[in-house]
Amino acid sequence: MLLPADHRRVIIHLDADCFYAQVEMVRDPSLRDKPLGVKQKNLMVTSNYVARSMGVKKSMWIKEALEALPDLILIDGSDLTHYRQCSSEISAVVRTFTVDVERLGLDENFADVTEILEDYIEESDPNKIEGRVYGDKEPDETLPGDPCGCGCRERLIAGALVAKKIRQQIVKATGITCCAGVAHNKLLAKLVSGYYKPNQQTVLFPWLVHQLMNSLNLTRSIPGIGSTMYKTLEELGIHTVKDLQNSSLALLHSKFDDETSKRLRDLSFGIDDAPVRRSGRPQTIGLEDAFRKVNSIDVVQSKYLTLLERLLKLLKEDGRIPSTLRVCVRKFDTKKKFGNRESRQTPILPSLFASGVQNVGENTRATLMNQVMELFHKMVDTSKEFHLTLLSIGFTKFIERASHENSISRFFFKRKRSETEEQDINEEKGEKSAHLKSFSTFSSVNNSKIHSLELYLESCSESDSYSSEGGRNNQGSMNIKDMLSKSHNHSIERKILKTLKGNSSNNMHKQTSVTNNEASVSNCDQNNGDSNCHAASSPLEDLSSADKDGIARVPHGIDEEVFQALPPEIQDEIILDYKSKPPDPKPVPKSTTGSPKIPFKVKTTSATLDKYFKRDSVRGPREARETVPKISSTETNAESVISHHSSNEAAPPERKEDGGEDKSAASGSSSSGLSPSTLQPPDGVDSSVFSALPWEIQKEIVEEQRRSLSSSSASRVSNSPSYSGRRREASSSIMKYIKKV
DNA sequence: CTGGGGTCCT
DNA sequence: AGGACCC
Repeated sequence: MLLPADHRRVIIHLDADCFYAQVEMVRDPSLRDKPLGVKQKNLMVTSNYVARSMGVKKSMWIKEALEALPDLILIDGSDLTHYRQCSSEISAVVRTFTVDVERLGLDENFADVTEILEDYIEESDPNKIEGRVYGDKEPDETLPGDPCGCGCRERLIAGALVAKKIRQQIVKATGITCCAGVAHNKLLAKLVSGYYKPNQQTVLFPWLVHQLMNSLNLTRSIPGIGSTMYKTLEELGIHTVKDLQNSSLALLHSKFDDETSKRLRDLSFGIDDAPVRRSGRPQTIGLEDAFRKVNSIDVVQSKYLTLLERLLKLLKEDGRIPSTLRVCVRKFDTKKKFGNRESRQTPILPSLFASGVQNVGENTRATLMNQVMELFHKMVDTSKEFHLTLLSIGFTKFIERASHENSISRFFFKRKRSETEEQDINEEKGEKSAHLKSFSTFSSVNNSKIHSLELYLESCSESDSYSSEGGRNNQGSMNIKDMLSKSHNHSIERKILKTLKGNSSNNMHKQTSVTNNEASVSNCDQNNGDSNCHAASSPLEDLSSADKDGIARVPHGIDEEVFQALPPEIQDEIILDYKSKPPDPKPVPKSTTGSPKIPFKVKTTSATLDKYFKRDSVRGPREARETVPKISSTETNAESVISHHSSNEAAPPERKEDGGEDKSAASGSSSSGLSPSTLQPPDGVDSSVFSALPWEIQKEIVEEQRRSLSSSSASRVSNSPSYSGRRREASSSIMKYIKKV
């Protein structure tokens, strides 16, 4: 009773090769031919292929890795900033072909290219195929006819061509090589994408699905079957994929609900009608820090403060306003491998971000810190001993339409790094927001106007740093703030610290009394060229905008910061305008019909299977979209498609190493002229806590202390109004979190 | 010797 | 709030 199989779609799964390591190699090309590992704490999360060939696989302990290969170069990958940014660029390139792109982690993308296939079918040779074919022993075996007869053969051949072009564009734009799998559903595309490993692609024809699935062995190797479900299956005596295929639904029913059982069974046969779900902007933005042991409240505060500061930067790049703050801890628990995380969340008063997310004042930060600590105390009784191994904080539940001012302002001020991706791609046609309309105008404007926009932006940001090309640690020139803090003598006033010793309960009163200052503080920051307005250039940026060999993704003469801030469609239009032979950026219209389903009663449920392999569901936060096109060949496509007749020359997989690319190595977070070592913790501040703080925070603490000193003793009047005055009322905000007990 | 993130569902 | 899954 086999129903006719459904091969209507063509799905491409793209998977960047050893992603973190590749990003580091792009950032520093001299690493390319050396064994390289990227680590997070004690774990090596990935290694490049040089290292792998010398026995250093991923997921090794640093210790083991160094034993196996003492010359291994290790880079710390705990800060995901660069990976996140590169990942966004990759997704943006894929979105250039179709908007139906689903991200999975930072290094994977699914693309449903079914609807753009027509253009490539003409272009492709029915007897040749790009890349490898699953099951073939050699690269260019002759293709069989069409055993299926539904047309999937030529569709997949065209899909392989699309995959090739996507991969070429990704290399051109980012320098990152990817593997790709091409198949008629997500499960198969993903399973097959890694079959030939670095920088290759594999297409799976439906008549070999059984061979692929049977080669899988353990059920665990099916994406969507995680450790928990795998164990449950083991208990049922189901070990291999073949076991799963042969198991009765009744048996599965003893442990899983109806839908999960059927899904498991389908998966084991390679059947999967889950749609590619367009990834929107992130639902949560969070940061974690893991460690062996934290048992002091001061270190907890310090770590949360550090996390919060970093998180606010991410929030600023995102531009949306969150309505919920979540705080999470992991308590040491001898043997429980996982799951011992606890979290608490609290609504964020809308007034907190009333002046937007671009310039968050110290009062807002202090309030957030108070809330963080309050939530923390709900989970950890600090009057007793405690042992924590992880802290994290995050913002969730973003307000859908950011305020007008906020939406628009984020496009008009230079920012550090912008998440280019996904913004507004879910925009309803009928209600385009004002800022998008205004940028639609930009998109039709020529490049010189874009360039003048860049100049305009340049003029409103005070450039404060240019590193010499020599050392990564060179800091740029300093701004006035830095000079002030440097020229001051760093003596201490204990009185301040005593004052700050108060607890958090009276915070709200203090808060409301100074809230009005935040706007003026923000303005002041802007006028003075605060680092908020400064964009540090990054190596990645250099790469994509200064690629001398290929066509840069960001057209020459356009500020990449500005470019990245634009909605993807607009980016695409600019590119399209710039190049004469662009890929097709046409959004594919979708019907919004979802098929109603009868709810099931639940025995054991699997949220994950639902998520990764769900059919169109009745409800859901995202709009249900019909991803399966009509199979009738005469698709009436109203919009004409610009064929992508780009030159087919293969993009060079290796970039030229002309040695001059790494000149902007300044880490985005430290743009001051002072070295951290020049700062001493004030009296009463635990020096170990102090030194654990980020440099900016240390600086602020010292500044606060200095301001307090000058206002209470000697020169009350002599303070420059524009600087010393601007934050006077905010003192006492941050200090209380770092005082010594 | 446990990364630093994300998704969605109940 | 937690739990499953993904990378």
